[in-house]
Amino acid sequence: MHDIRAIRENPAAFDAALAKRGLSPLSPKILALDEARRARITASETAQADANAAAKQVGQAKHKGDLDEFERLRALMADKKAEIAELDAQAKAEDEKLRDLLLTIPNLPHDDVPVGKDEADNVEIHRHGTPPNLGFAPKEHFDLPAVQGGMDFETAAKISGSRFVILSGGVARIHRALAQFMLDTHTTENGLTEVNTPVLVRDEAMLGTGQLPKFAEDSYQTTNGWWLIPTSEVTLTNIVSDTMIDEGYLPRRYTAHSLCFRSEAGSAGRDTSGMLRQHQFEKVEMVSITKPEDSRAELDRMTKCAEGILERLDLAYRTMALCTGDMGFGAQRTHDIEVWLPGQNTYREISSVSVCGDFQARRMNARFKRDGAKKPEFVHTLNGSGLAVGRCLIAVLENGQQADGSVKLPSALVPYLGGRSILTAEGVLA
RNA sequence: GGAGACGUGGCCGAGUGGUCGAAGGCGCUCCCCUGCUAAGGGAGUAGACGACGUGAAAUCGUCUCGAGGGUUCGAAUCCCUUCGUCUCCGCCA
Repeated sequence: MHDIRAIRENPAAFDAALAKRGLSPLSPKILALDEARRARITASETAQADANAAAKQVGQAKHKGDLDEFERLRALMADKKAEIAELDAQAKAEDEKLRDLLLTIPNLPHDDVPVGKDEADNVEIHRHGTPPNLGFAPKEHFDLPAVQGGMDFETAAKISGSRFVILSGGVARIHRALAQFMLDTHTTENGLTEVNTPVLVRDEAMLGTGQLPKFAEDSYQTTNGWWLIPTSEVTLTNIVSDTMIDEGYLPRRYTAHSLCFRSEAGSAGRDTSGMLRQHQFEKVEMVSITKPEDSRAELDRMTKCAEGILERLDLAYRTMALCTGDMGFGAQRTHDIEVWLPGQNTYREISSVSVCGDFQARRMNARFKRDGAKKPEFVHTLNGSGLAVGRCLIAVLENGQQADGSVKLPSALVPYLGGRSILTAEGVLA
């Protein structure tokens, strides 16, 4: 949600920022609506002020017994009332029109975001590790002998349809261990607070973080109106919706392990094999609420938290600064972390970390007050995956594959696997 | 699912038709006293929007007592609808 005042003050800058995202200028339309709306408000308030003045006199007139004056004022008030009703109805309609428009406009990119059209223009800002030299032709995760029995797409399809999977045995255990490992790392070493949230939410929550109104088709909705969260960014960020936070309480840093649900509308035919792209998956999410001046540094901190997980798992990755054309709706700047997948012989996204500025805070009315200050300000919000558990499982399996069909597991995971460090070719932890 | 209660400013909490944007308390800000682990005294302290102005402010106006609608000259206060919260019973992981 954009600040109409900011647009009013500098429409050129607003349009220029939108242009970086490949959008045509919107300020003329916005300002026209805004002016119409304000003129209507002024007219309505003037009429209201007249009516209020009359209301004060009417009681006195009746008290004095001045019936002519009483009737004159009553008539005046009736006129004003009708006038106000009409003006208000128009103002309300114009206001909603403006709000609806503002709600569908994406966030403005930070100045330090590379300008570009699509994925090809993203800029690598960091790289860690080197793809393992396996000495044989690597397989994709779902073709690994060690995984065959533990990752069952056919049975899942029978029960639920495509883009679902059933994990079992050692594979299921590794998946669970990954989530535990991530949560423990974030809470004990990165200073995040563990949170467990609902996965069913109301419209307002989805509106607050920006999934609604524009991207309804990407999420699932229950028959009685709840939405299934596409990420716990929705619930974690909305913790501070409609609140006034004391300055000393910032920053707040949350992490949660949750199920995520995505319809993957529009991605038919993409990543159809394996568990890279599912309708239901698990993710450990990070969310930070900060003061405005701290949010940009927080983005780098959060990026490091996500990268740290991969480093401990001995996985090679690179970090990309998304270009203006590739960023998500609510982001001012986004870092995608891509992990090396030997089976695909490429880097694939495993985390996306974004700073949203006050974009979401405006939508959900999340504010804070500085010590001694009179006016509240909107907080800044950030979110990032830390990490996508299913994709991390893929990475661990593919990177650890060995010539004999077994998978060597990262040492950081061993304590979470009862001391076992190998998934044998038969799919057993050993 | 059945029965009932409640929804007020950053927080708690008064307030059942007008003089209430709203007592009191807490918290916070400033000042005084004291003097230094504490306490006492005084003053101030809601938000949104609009106008003016534009570095912030000040000023004026409108709206807001969960939301929407109604009654009334006039509503936080009465009526209706709706959303939310809580309690008890039932059911249940």
